Amino acid sequence: MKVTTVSVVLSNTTRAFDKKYTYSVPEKLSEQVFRGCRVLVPFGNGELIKEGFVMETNPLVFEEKPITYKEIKEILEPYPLLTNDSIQLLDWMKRRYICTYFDIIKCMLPPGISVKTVKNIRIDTLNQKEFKKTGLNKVLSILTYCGGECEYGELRSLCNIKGFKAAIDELCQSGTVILEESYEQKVNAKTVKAVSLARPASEIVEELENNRIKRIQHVKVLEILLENEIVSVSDIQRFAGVTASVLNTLSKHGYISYKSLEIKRNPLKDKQYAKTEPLPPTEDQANTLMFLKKQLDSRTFQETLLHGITGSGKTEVYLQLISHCFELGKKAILLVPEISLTPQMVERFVSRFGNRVAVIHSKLSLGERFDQWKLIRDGKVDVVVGARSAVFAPVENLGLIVIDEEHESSYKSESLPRYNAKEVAQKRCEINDCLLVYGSATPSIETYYNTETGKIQLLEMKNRPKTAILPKVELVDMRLELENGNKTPFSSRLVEELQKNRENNQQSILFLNRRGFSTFVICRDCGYTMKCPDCSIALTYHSKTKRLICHYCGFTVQNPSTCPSCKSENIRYFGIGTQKIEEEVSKLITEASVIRMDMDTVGYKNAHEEILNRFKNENINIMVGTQMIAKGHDFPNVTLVGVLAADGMLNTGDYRASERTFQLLTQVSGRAGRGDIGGRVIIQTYNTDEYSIIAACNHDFCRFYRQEIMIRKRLDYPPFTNIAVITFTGIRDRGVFEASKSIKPLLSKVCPKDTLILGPSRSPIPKIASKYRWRLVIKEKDVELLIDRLTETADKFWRNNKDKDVSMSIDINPYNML
DNA sequence: AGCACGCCGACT
DNA sequence: GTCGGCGTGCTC
Repeated sequence: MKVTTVSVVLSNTTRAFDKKYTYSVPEKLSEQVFRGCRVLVPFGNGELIKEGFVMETNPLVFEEKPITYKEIKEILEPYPLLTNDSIQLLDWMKRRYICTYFDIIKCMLPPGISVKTVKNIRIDTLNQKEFKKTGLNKVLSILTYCGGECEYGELRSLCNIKGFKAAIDELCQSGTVILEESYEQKVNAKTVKAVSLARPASEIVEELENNRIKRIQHVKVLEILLENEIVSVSDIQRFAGVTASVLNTLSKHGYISYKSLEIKRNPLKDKQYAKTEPLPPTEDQANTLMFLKKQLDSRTFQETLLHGITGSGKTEVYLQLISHCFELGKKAILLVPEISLTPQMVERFVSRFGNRVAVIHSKLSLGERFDQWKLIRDGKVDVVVGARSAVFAPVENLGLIVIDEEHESSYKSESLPRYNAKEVAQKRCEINDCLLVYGSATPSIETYYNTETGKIQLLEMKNRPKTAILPKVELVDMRLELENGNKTPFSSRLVEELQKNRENNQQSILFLNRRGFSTFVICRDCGYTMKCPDCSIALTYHSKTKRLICHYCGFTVQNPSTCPSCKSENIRYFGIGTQKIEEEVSKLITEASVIRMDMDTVGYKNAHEEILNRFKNENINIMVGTQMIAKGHDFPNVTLVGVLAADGMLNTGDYRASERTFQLLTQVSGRAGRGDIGGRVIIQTYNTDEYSIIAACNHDFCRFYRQEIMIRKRLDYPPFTNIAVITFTGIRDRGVFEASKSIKPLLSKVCPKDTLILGPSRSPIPKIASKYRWRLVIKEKDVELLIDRLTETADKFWRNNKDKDVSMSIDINPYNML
């Protein structure tokens, strides 16, 4: 017997039934079905209609004994949504990130296109019969009561009878009722939900003027709508900094109404950028380019790290390399951290490549995202620029992926699927025989280590253009300041320089790392910080329980009243906020204008840009901020950068703490003296011996790397091992704990003896959104083994877990241990 | 997950 | 006898 079959994976599955299912293709559809097509298929006993994706097509299958498969119902698009290499990535990713096929497919498709299937049962009035069975009559009478038509599941619960399906089948057979199936797509990509004023503008103005509108969110929304007739819901949320519920309230009170808005097709179309030509490369750039072009020409899978100091012109190298890629008839993807997707950056690409570039970023509306996706899918663009998820761009004929600022943590997804875009890019390049280029001024330890093992090629760009000189860095010992009676967070040197800058009308940046929820404990006399005896990691002070806790193994002690090292009573819980700094500094430096940028002041998305622009354009004297000021952005008039507590980050309880400190200090320092005037950097610390701080002062990456890699080796941390975190969450603390405890023996049983399994312990943040969190931390050298054992254990847990309240997630090599 | 089936106790 | 609770197992 001759049948055309396809294997299909389904949407919205759990891991328990996330498999490839075989379906047969009806004759009339056999010409239209391709790998990657989205289809509708019947599934399960209830013949539920589900969305699925074709993984393979087997044009002709001869079966001795014909197995009858169910048939595909419909093919949703005339073209495959998934590309060939996406499909190849799927199997690898499902295994590596222990998730379902659909978790990954969701990343590969534009949002809002999934279909909802509806099954309706309708009485056929022309075909009424009498039935003996009470069940059938009950169904019919209830259906009549419902007006002759009802949704399948709803009718089942209304009837509440045994053998409901059999009854419906029989009624269908006899022609008394008709079963209808319909499918609807949530978003029509061309329109978007929008709001406009529901009352005359004059009335609104009057209400505003008479202070009748009491909430600032409402005022903001109405003011925007007074100036713009109709605004999309996502835009108004962004600009007014409000949530959807504020809009609902306003709509309920009759101020605004919902409409649907036709979206414009190309977000870049309105802007005209002058086309730029490639800049003549410097000698460094030319050498680098020559090497990279040769690699590209070979059309084989290769990885190269471009280690170029800040200002060495990496972006120009990318641009010209991508041009070369076009010449070979291939396409390219450039990944950047979300935060660097600034208008300036986008402009640079658009002005060089015109409409050959597609840009994907978080500010695009649903419709715009769909359009960008479709342009790429249709092969209308040759290069895609975007953040993490752009690694899945449906580019065919790929020749090159560039990952800029490869050390950035934003390449690791912290939500399901917990993928690392660097690993995915690697796999994708391997599949397509592509070149993969990592770029950074401060490479991650793992990547640099791989250049030593020979897995990754190393290219260095050591020279800055003549105009830019490295800033002078000065280290200030805050312990000495304290000895001299200075208890403020500002050293006398810093105050001096701030004052000088104020007088010369030059700008300064103060950087403070106030991370997270807790502070660490430090002895003000000897600089000793409390460490975990098992993990060599700083203990973190938790104010609620007044205890010190290790974020790795859960080790905990009461916080000491004297320093365990020098017995001094002068121990402090370190941690001071940016807000406090802002206040103090405006008192300290008379007549200085101060602006603050941190999580609290960038409430809505554009505020980020706005604060930076204000700082630049209004020539505000001092900007105080957290890490978000460290990234990108040139401020030509900034000549002084002050780092208030360089060791603040060292004590977050993460093995990457030193690495992060080095990267951050290097980046922050880079903010000083980007213009023609030389810059100064003042780094304050309680810990003047810390190698990461010293190396950052000397702009010496290699020295930092040498020391860090030694420590990683000695303490057995990545890249010498792999760390997995299994997190359990749920409303009931006890149940969550029990679940986490129950999995440990399961895991120990299948893991080799030397696999380290720590915990269960409370997560460093023990409760998020009223859900308790417990976790296990696992260290194992062999990743493949680790993946297999974790998968085995996790699937066992997911299959057998009775407590519906508890859920479990796994992250292998997470970026953030918190 | 969603659904149906199957096996038991308690009700007109 | 049968209605309805929940435990079990399957989904191409």
